[in-house]
Amino acid sequence: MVQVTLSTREAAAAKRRERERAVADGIDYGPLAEWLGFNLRMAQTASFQAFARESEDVDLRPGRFAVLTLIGRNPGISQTALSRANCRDKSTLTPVLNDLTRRGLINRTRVKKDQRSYQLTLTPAGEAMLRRLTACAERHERELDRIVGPRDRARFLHLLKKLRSELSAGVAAGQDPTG
Amino acid sequence: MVQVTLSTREAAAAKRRERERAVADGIDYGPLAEWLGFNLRMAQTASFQAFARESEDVDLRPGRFAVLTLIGRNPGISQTALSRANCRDKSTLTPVLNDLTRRGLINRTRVKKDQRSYQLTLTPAGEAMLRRLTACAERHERELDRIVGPRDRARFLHLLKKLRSELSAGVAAGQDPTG
DNA sequence: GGGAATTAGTCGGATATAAAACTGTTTGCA
DNA sequence: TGCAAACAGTTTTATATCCGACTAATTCCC
Repeated sequence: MVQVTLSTREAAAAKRRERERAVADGIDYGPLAEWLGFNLRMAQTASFQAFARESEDVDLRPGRFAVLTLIGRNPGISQTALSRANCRDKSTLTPVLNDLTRRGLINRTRVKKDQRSYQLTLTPAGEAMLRRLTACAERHERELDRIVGPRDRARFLHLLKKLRSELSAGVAAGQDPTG
Repeated sequence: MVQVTLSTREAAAAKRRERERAVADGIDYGPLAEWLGFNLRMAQTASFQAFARESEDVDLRPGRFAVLTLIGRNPGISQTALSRANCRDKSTLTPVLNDLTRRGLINRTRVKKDQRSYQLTLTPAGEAMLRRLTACAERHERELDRIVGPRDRARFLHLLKKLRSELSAGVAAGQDPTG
């Protein structure tokens, strides 16, 4: 009952034990087991966590990675265009870009022609950070490729893209309440 | 500049217009375009949003759906087992179950043998809610099936499950920082 | 039998996200 | 040309989520 705070290592070990039994327990998933939507969520969660582990010693949250890549590939992009490309609400981007600016990874410059919008570019430090994260992502992708296998990869990727494009087609599309 | 609050309808229309241009804009996705992890995230986001639209007139957030299904299929399940089955941290479940209890959709009964844990079951109202949400999910799944196509469905589902199981295999697995 | 370790659930602090409302700028059209 | 509509970005408010720490109950083992 007394429970002095566990050391970080002990706590991590306890958490690991708890989670290793995860899929065990003989749970009946019912229709969820055969539904694409549920399994898509599970796969995505697992993939994101694996990437987080892959990049845990880089000093930037993995969620920032797509943002940096998109800015790097599209220098001068506006915040709104970036939010659309990344499928996140533009209001979500404000604190993210504030943080990246504060860390000196990106520049936000006002556009002469249109004083409403910013042009986003990477700083040299941002480029360096992007290279480090890209290396992590490549390791992660090799792992995903290994699991999916070369024979099915192209088809699998095609179906993921098709889901994205056909599901958003012409519909309002509120953003992900993360469930 | 004056900008009196827009009507809900006008605001929704503006948001729709903004998002319909989403994938347009000629964005260069660079390596993201070919990476499974990024496309998995995009597809999952799109699927979740489509389900949210499908169930928008049901008075329950779509994220609650898996929880209800798992309780319905596994009456007497504990919170911890439920959190593992749903791939969410157990602390995430506390407010969710408080809410479901308050709405009279589930029962939490203390276990005689182990006074630490609860047994979760659906109430009749919970069963009814689950049936309504299941109907939405079935419509959503038919849409996903249409996009994926009958020829590839089994393979696609298999790969999603394989990703989940092999990525979590034996690893600590922190939960989704939602990025 | 009793203390140490483990487990079930909750709580507090932090981050990610979305929607709606807002400010300031630009555009379209009458 | 001038005003209404549209647009870019920010702020506010709310929810979902994780992690680490916590309380209380149980189990392990000497």
